[in-house]
Amino acid sequence: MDDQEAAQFTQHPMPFVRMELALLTVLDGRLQVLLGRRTGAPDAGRWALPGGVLRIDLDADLDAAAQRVANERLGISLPVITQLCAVGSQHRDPRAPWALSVVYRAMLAAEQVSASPGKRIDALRWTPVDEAMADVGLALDHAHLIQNAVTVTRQEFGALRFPVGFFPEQFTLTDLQLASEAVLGRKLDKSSFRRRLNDAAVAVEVAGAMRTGAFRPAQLYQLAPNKND
Amino acid sequence: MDDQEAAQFTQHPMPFVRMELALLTVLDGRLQVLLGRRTGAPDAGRWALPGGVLRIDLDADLDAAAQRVANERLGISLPVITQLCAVGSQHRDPRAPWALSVVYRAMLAAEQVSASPGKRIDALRWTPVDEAMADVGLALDHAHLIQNAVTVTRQEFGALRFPVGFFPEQFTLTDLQLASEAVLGRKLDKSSFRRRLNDAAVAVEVAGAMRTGAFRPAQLYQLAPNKND
DNA sequence: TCAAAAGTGTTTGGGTTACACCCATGG
DNA sequence: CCATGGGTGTAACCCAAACACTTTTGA
Repeated sequence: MDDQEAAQFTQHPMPFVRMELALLTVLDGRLQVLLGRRTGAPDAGRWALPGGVLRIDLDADLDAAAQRVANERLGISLPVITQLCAVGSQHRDPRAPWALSVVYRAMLAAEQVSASPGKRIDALRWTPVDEAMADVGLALDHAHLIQNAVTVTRQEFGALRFPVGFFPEQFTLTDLQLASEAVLGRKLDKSSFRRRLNDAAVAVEVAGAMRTGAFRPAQLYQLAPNKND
Repeated sequence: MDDQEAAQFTQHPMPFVRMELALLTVLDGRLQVLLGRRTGAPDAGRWALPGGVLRIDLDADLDAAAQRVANERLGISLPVITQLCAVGSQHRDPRAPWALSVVYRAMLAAEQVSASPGKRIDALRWTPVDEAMADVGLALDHAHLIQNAVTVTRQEFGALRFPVGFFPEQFTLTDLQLASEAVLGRKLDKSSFRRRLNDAAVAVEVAGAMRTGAFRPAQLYQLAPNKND
């Protein structure tokens, strides 16, 4: 083993490493982000993205760490997670001289988050992303992280790459369109939208499955597997 | 301060945090990546991306850490750096039970890297990216990281977002096109390429500055400032 | 006079938007 | 019957690719 690097590892302190979760959903026709109110320092009482400490004794890798944090804080497991970025600097977090956060994004149905908060969070709420990003009261640099998550998500929906796990097992094409409109923040043309869906083959219809309602029943679809780039 | 989190910070060990650099250039008409041969463990004698340990006593933030590593290892300062991702898991690096790497990409002119390697590297070489990505002998998961860097870089050049600092102060439009062709790996149509350049206003001509050569002199250009999205 | 540099022009096609329609269906 | 679901058709537009061509210029 390289003695000098080994020495560095043992001699030099490592940063305080945390995971932060930007969890998005569509609620009331708007793109919203999950915020929790912190009970402890730093920024006690302020709203922030849910997060937790990386535990090298518990987490096999970064993805697993994000999942564990979601479980401990919110009692849920996330369908598909996407790493957004890592941010780190000195004085970022008063708990440590140097703090590094790895930020993940996931989209999920609002119902999956129970109202009962977990450890170190006394309240949870969905907040429309435009309000959250304008909120100067957000802890740390979380407003920028939300901005990042929103941008990525808009690009995905715009390219018809829908995050698996956000939509229920079966859904109608109108569901897809309404969600896309909420995420993108603008109306879409039904005809064009469906043509694009068809060309990209993102959804396959479930034979015979219909959603009945007040009017004509709607064909149910599933997401086609792996339209990877 | 939150006692439980403070306890976690002091009680739980933190991962071994490193910075890795994916440095790209265009050489011999091909996109190439800088690899160094390791002198120490792990993977002594194998080629890998240059990197170094994050030093919380020296680095103000992640960007500064990447710059310091470039300076110590290669004796250069990088013009523009882009964070690609963070990777981390247990058993990733034999020097520590849990290793986390933050990966940065930069593009620079090949001449900026002197042949004389720095600490813990006994040789440096530019390697065409397609060969590097196919090389199973690369240390750790560096082949995947290179793949990631190449993808991002191709997208940038394809969208005419040229990394500042890669091109010299002044350049010709043919320079731009040749570099783009090398990065993208395919020929481009001069007429279309220049129309796009013009529409996007990415380059402004330097009045009166010409590159003289064997034939008709070529107009020199500079990158237009900040075509940010 | 040669060949690179620069510029002009047209055609073609893909992809998307916008808009106007059509029919089907269950309550 | 009516509002929703599902679909057709089409003109317009933007963007980029492809191709052909002319002019300029220094050695």
